[in-house]
Formats: sequence, structure tokens, C-alpha cells
Amino acid sequence: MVKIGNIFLMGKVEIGNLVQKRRVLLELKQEDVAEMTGITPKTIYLLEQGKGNPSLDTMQKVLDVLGLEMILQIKKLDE
Amino acid sequence: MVKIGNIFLMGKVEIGNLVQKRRVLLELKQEDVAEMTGITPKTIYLLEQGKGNPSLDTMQKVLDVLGLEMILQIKKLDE
DNA sequence: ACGATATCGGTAATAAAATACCGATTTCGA
DNA sequence: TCGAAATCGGTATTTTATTACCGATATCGT
Repeated sequence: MVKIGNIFLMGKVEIGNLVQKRRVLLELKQEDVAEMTGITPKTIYLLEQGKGNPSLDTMQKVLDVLGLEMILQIKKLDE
Repeated sequence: MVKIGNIFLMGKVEIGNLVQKRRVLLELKQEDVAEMTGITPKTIYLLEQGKGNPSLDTMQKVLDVLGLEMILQIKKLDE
């Protein structure tokens, strides 16, 4: 995962890794996140593993309870 | 849409708006983006309208051809 | 090492995204 | 203003994410 300050460049696997790291940091279980979001633990698990192909709603809900946010920016070739 | 430099904070509608604005800037038709990504024009259209609930794969493909990238960051309360 | 708790990961069923196809509406240049 | 190109948006179908349920494996404190 490419980290620059608080910003993380993202492929699917990197998103999963960051989500998991963040969840553990907050001392939450997959089950906890599942209950907080109304998403099943299986889907949380798939997201964290970089498997599956989560919907935008699913991602936003999970990111939200973990205190993360998705942003878009114009691609930079360098850095 | 909240814009800070090249960075855009994102809800579903804002993502759609940005994608559309970016596509028009690049002088591409929805049909062009559809062909470049292998996604149907209807799905492109729904994404731009902030309707529907696109998958991560769909989003990444569209963002990619538009020279945009998705990043995650730790939520800030201020700014 | 043991038991308890959490994660992993499979299958079958359901909900929803994506497609295919189409006509209506809007946009815009000639 | 007229016609062409682009977008809008509906329905039916296919594909796939999500769920529900479950047992197996890993993790961790004691």
C-alpha cells in the first residue's frame, strides 16, 4: 500500500488491507462492523480480503464506521 | 461538491457529477467511455446521475479511463 | 496445551447490479 | 428551425453481489 501522509493510493487489495488495519486499530471485530453497518460478516470479510466486488453503498458504510472517507483526485503520474 | 485543490470529497451524487464533468472535459461521450471500459452506456449513465449503486470494479474502470483515482483517507472533522 | 473467540471459506438462496433493447427527450451545430 | 447526435430512462433478462447457514482453521489469553 502506497502511503503519503494520511493518504493511501488504492487498488482492491490495498483497500481491503487498509480497512482491516483500521478496524483492528479501533479494536472492532468483523462482527462488530457487520452489526454497525447492517452488512453481513461474510461481506466484510470479502472486502478485507480484496476478494469479491463490493458495491459503492457497501464500501461507504464500512468506511464510514471506520472513520475513513473516499475521495477522488486527478491521477498523478509521479510521486 | 467540496473541492480542495485537486481533491474532491465524495457522496454518490458528487461522484457522478465529477465523473460527468471530467468526461465532458475530455470530450468523450458516454458511449465512448462505455466502449473503453467494456461497461454499457446505461451503467455509465446511472453512475453519472448518482443513481444505481455501482460496483468497485465498475467505478475503478470508469475512473481509470478518465484519469481519476480513488483514494482513502482518515476522516477529518474540520476543513 | 486447552478452551474460547475470531476469522476463514464453502454452498445454496436471494437481492440487486449490469446488460440488452428500445423509444422519448434534450442538445447543438448547420 | 431543422435534423442529427447525445442523453435520458423504461422494461425484461442475465449476471453477480449479498445473504444465510454452516463447519473448519487460526488466534489468543490463561
